Amino acid sequence: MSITIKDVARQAGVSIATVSRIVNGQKGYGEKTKERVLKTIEELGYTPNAIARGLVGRETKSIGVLLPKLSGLFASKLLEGMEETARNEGYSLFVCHTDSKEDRAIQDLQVLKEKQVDGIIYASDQLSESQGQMLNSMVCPAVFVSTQSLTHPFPYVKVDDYQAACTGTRYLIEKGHKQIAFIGGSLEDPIAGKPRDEGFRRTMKDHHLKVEESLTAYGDFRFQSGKESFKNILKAEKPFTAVFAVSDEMAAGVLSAAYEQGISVPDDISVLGYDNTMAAEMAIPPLTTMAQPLEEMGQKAVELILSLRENKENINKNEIVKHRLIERKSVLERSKTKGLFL
Amino acid sequence: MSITIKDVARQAGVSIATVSRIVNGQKGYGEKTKERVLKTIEELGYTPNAIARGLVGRETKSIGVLLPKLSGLFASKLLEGMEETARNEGYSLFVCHTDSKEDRAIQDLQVLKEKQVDGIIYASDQLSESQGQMLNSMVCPAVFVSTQSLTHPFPYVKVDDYQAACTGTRYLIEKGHKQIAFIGGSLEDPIAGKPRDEGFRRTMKDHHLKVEESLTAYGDFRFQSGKESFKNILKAEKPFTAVFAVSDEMAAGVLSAAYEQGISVPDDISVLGYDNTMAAEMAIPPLTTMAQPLEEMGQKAVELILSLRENKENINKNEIVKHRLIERKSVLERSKTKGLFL
DNA sequence: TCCTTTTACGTAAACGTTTACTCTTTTTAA
DNA sequence: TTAAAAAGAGTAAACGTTTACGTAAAAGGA
Repeated sequence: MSITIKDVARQAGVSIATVSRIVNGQKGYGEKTKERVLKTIEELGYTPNAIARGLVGRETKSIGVLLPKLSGLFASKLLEGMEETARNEGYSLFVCHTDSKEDRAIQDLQVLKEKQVDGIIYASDQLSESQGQMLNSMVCPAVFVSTQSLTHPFPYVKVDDYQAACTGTRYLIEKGHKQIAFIGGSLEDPIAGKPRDEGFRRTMKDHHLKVEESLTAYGDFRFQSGKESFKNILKAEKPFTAVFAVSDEMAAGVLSAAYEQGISVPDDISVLGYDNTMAAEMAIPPLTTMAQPLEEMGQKAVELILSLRENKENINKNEIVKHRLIERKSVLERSKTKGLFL
Repeated sequence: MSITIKDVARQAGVSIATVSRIVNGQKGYGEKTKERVLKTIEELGYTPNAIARGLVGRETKSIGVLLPKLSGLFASKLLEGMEETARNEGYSLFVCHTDSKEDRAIQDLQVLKEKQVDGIIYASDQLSESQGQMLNSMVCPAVFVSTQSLTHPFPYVKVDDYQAACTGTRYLIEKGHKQIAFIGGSLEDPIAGKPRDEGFRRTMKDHHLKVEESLTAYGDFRFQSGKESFKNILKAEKPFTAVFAVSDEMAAGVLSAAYEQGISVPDDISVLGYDNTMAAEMAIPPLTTMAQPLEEMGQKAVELILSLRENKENINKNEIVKHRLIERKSVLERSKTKGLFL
């Protein structure tokens, strides 16, 4: 069907080896030959076949990405960072939506293995035991982004969630808040759930503040769960002046629930988010939030993959990226907010 | 390095042809041989090499997707629909972020061609002349989703934007609104920009309503442009009671600008969005919006690709999917809204 | 000048599959 | 029983590259 290197070779009256060398910018041919071949390539509209290349060269210039959720601002921002870097390095991205389902992820890993990807990026989800085993059995490097695994020590790039939660909580406290509600991720999640909870509790304790259990709730980082969590917190009718939700989507959920109940943010209560996705920008009021540098993380993840491909020796390639508090409009000083159930 | 079909064959004492047949579920071997080979495969942990398969079978089970923007709810919802269907059919997705840049898209197309994808999905952006030529020169089928091209008639799946804009406008009019502001996409965009504008104007005219030009503005479908467009509209100080923004992100932008100006939605003005992404759900108030069935569109797009691969003959494969108005809280009847500058 | 090195190529093997042909052996049908 | 058909298996070519190796001619050095 399509034009191959053989066609070019025949047409230009040279061997395929010469064409190959010219195409790949190696040396071993004269200037005139080069021009003739290049012209033939142009005329015939020859495009090298990356599949054939991949077979002999044993690299495919493609990277597999596993994401629990594709829709959602978190994933897309991460993905954008990866795409940009991958593209610049000549790589393409296979993106897979695991939906946090064990079997889907396994299937994805299997497919990526068959497709001989040069690396795998496992993003923002917990790794199960069997997934870890699959990852280990792969010949290509794997890295985590915005997650990690205690049992399977692949390199990761993430923020220090514990510290970030501390920073966020401290920020609220410094603004004068003492009665703070908390909406976390699942405590069963040892990576993104537990540490943020611990950071929150630790910081409260360090400031001799009590965390009222009925002011805590745990969701799945998504909008709806934030909304419901906040409604539950409201039911307790315990006094509070601020709420820390550990994802912007959940924070948007509290904004939404608050709006339904006629509670004003930030006049009645302050709300602090986490992630700094577009949800934070678009929210009303715009969310003050603990930023994760998601594009940068995506970028670092593919850079990490690439560097692992070169130096097989790679102890301690982990990257802790810096979190940063972005002030917008959803948090006010204690003195300026009314509070609820006081 | 890794285990190949040869290793399996040798170990099991059969030829590679037999292993191949067994792996691919063809026939031509005995039950006992099959079991022995399967056991060997298990023991050795053999995984077929899709690259080699792709070379001989001339299909790669992968599809390239070109999106102007990865971050953003629109793209991610579309992508989720595609991924689901692709996965079920055994395909993987290469996703590319063109950023609406001519050269990036060309580069992407080139790479996808080299990687021998089985199909290309071009999403939600205008096709340039040279991109169209590249698409034509590809051996694999290409389809549009949420866009189309007048000069390059590839099959597409999209809503009828003109009709959808009509429906949206009519909805507002039926609610009693007469002075309606409009925030459209670029009029230079003959696919997603112009038709919505025309639908709006036509419907206004059909109802003997005047469109006040200073109440119209044109953005790029993104949040910021919606925000700025609305601020410009405000500057005109012309009376209006509702605004129709042709993307949820832009509608969220008007919500945001309105909030900043102390304008209440929906008490002062009604706002109608377009797309029905999560932005509409999360907005405050939740947006009434013209829904595009994005997952379904993603699904249809890959189905279309797949069907094009079988029947080479494919006249009129276009799919117009149904738009639908989703009522939430951002539009009120005229009698219940105060309006601005009256 | 002659020998050595470099340059400019061509040949052919390899990469891991699938598949069209073979060739036996077994089963089926008459 | 026997011819025909089916089943079970192997051989080898092909897919489109890259690359190690070989070789002849050109260039360089003394």
